[in-house]
Amino acid sequence: MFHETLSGAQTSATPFKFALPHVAPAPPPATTLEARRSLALQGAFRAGNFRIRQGCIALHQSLADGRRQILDILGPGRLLGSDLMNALVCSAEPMTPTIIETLPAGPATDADVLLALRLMLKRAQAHAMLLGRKTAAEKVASALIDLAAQFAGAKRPRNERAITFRLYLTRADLADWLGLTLETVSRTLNAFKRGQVIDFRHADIITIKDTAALATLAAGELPRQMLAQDR
Amino acid sequence: MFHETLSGAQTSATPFKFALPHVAPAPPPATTLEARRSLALQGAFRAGNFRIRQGCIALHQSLADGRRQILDILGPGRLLGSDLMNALVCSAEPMTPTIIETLPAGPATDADVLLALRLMLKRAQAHAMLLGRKTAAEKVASALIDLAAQFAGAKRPRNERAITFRLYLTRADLADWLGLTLETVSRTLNAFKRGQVIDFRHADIITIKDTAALATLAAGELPRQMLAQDR
DNA sequence: CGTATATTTGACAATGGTCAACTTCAGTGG
DNA sequence: CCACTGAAGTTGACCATTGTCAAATATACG
Repeated sequence: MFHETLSGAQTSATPFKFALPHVAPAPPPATTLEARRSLALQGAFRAGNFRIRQGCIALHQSLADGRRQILDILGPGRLLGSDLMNALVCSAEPMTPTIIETLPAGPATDADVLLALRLMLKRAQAHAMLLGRKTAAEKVASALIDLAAQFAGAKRPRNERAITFRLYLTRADLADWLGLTLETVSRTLNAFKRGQVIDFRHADIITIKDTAALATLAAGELPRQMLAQDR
Repeated sequence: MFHETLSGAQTSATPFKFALPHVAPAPPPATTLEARRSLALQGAFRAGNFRIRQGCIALHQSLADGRRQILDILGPGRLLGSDLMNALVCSAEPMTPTIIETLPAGPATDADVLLALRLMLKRAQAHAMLLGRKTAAEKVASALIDLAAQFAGAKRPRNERAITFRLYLTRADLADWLGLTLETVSRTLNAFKRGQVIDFRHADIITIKDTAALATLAAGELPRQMLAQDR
């Protein structure tokens, strides 16, 4: 999940690099999505493909009795849209006001969509590993690392060891992502805080004070045999 | 475009030939994979795309300490190969001698691969729901339904209510797929047996006696709200 | 047969869930 | 400026589902 969250081609820093269409690029129309208004993917995103410019979107599924599972958390640079989601049975919910830009139809976008699809699958598989085989502490540590990679962005000062990021998810959201209860998430977060691994004054501004310790907690990294390559 | 197969990544007895047909596609050559010999996906399947004709393949990942998670179980008709797995960090293991056929390069295969990619993602998301939010009994019931759909095939007599299929997975494999222990899987399976929902005389030949009851146990199906909707 | 592996079953423990009370904080209106 | 309200978060006590450990039994294979 946390190994290269944004694979090569798409980083939030360079969102426009690949738009070299044959015609003059119209300025990509940006839309702001309202926070916490869930969008059924079959509907809203039928219309095309989009890239998140700013904000945070959760993909989730629910069972008939209300149990909910968040499938992925998407930050700046990630794609969503019809070509990506057509087959899926889930909803997308912006966790904060979120700006998305429409991608033009064309081969460049098709290639990006294919990459995004592969990234989704790779993350889904890391998520399965997390859900099926990690302990609560490992889950929370893994989640923090993933979120830091997606949301700390360029704000990270070069000389600082600590990484701070805005946590767009509530404790309940984290629980639904990690297959836990919100109480367990809260307890684990506060245990990390007491252990000086992270810090937070407000519930939604998280500082990772000890990256190495957090990585150790996330533990159970894949054996090096597998880490060698990508692509 | 294709990267060279990394030497060492695969074991010696891999029965693949890597010759790419530049011209007329020969009739799809079929290969039989040896059971229980795990294939690193970075190696063996870099060479092309394949369709499972007969047998069963598990995709799995392992953590450094040995904890294992099976990500998907692939039966006849499912695809695997370079275009599908390139980005993934996992291994493929035939659970039984498995026959795969090579797919010719071309637009038809590209389309099939895209479909297969979407199917993988859809299944990964259903799997996340299962791992994160279902109980042991629900997990096992869901697994049996999935396996019956993939492996009971045409063998199901039209007039029979019961569905019988070969279970290529051991109890430990099921546990690694469902995020449980083998003991819990065994207990749950035997509870279903005592409850007349399933039956088995040999551990690997499963008969579903009461499909409706099993579906109820798998429970927590997606709410109909999601099954048909727009806008 | 005899050995190795898979499966079943039991007793017990622990991780994480449930229930409940309390705190904090942001927003609202007197 | 300050109660009042509701939502989110924290924390404790208790408990259940599932995991752990161990032993017995079944099954497959030379």
